[in-house]
Amino acid sequence: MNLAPEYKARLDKALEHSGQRSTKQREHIFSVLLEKRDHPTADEVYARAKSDMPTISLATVYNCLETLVETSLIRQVNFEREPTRYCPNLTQHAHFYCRESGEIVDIELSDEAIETLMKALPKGFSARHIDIAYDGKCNGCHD
Amino acid sequence: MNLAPEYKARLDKALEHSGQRSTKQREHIFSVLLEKRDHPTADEVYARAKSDMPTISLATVYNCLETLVETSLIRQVNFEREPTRYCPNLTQHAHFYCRESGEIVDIELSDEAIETLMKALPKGFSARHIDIAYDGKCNGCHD
DNA sequence: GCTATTATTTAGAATAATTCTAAGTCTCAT
DNA sequence: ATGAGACTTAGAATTATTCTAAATAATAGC
Repeated sequence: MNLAPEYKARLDKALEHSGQRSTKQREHIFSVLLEKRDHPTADEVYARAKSDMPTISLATVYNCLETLVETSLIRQVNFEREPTRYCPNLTQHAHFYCRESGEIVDIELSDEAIETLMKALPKGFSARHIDIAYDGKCNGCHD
Repeated sequence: MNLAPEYKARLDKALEHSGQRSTKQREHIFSVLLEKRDHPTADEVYARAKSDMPTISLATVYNCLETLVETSLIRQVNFEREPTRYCPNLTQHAHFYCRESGEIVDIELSDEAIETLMKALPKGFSARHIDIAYDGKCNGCHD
């Protein structure tokens, strides 16, 4: 429930930079995401947030998550039509979805890998972002 | 509206292989996707399908699309939380979403690019599929 | 520190894509 | 032809998310 000072500072700075206020709720949602980095859905974040802040509403969870995404403090992760998940890892990475355990694992990507993908683009195309989602079996789920 | 014989044969074979029947509706939905390869949503497929087959229902469009996906005759394409789109291009490719024009363009990927991504996986992970979505500006949308 | 202004939170209603249900229709093997 | 199972259909149901309007909280200026 406690947001480490470095993260609190990062949050405040990012919010101020975009002309938004730092609130108890935003702080708490950010801390929930940092505490257990397992790519929870909004509902899961809501459940976790409520244990320390029982009066928080689901709409607020959605609002806070949206604000955090807009200010680039967290990322959204989508798999097919499943509920959106949230991720505080801001490094260049892809996501691996294990069909067996349902776990989502961050896969760090080298600059070289991104380079290769950028080079695949036809002339005149410029990409702001590449979303990469693997699916298969993770190390814990093999025979 | 007419399904070229080679595609008709491919459809029939794939359906038979999975113990399903070849129907007018499935054939028609497949032909709609092949005719204009612009990654339509289910609603758009429905609108197009109705002009030649006015009695087809939206539920059937969803059912047929699902069947075609299951039998690997088409692919689903998802961007964030937007409606699912459908794509009859079965080659190894990624999708580029232009924020400006809203267009979705297929990006062919070399074996090398896929290789590089596969090598990024930690030991013990095996991927069945990699979904790659770029977003940015396409060639027609640059200054 | 107070107060006004503006942003944020809240509960519940609304939305939209998709799935489900149950009845009717078609297909195909016998 | 007939019956069993597969498919289609319309409309209801579901579900993640967004919207709405009122209540509350944060900040700037005094």
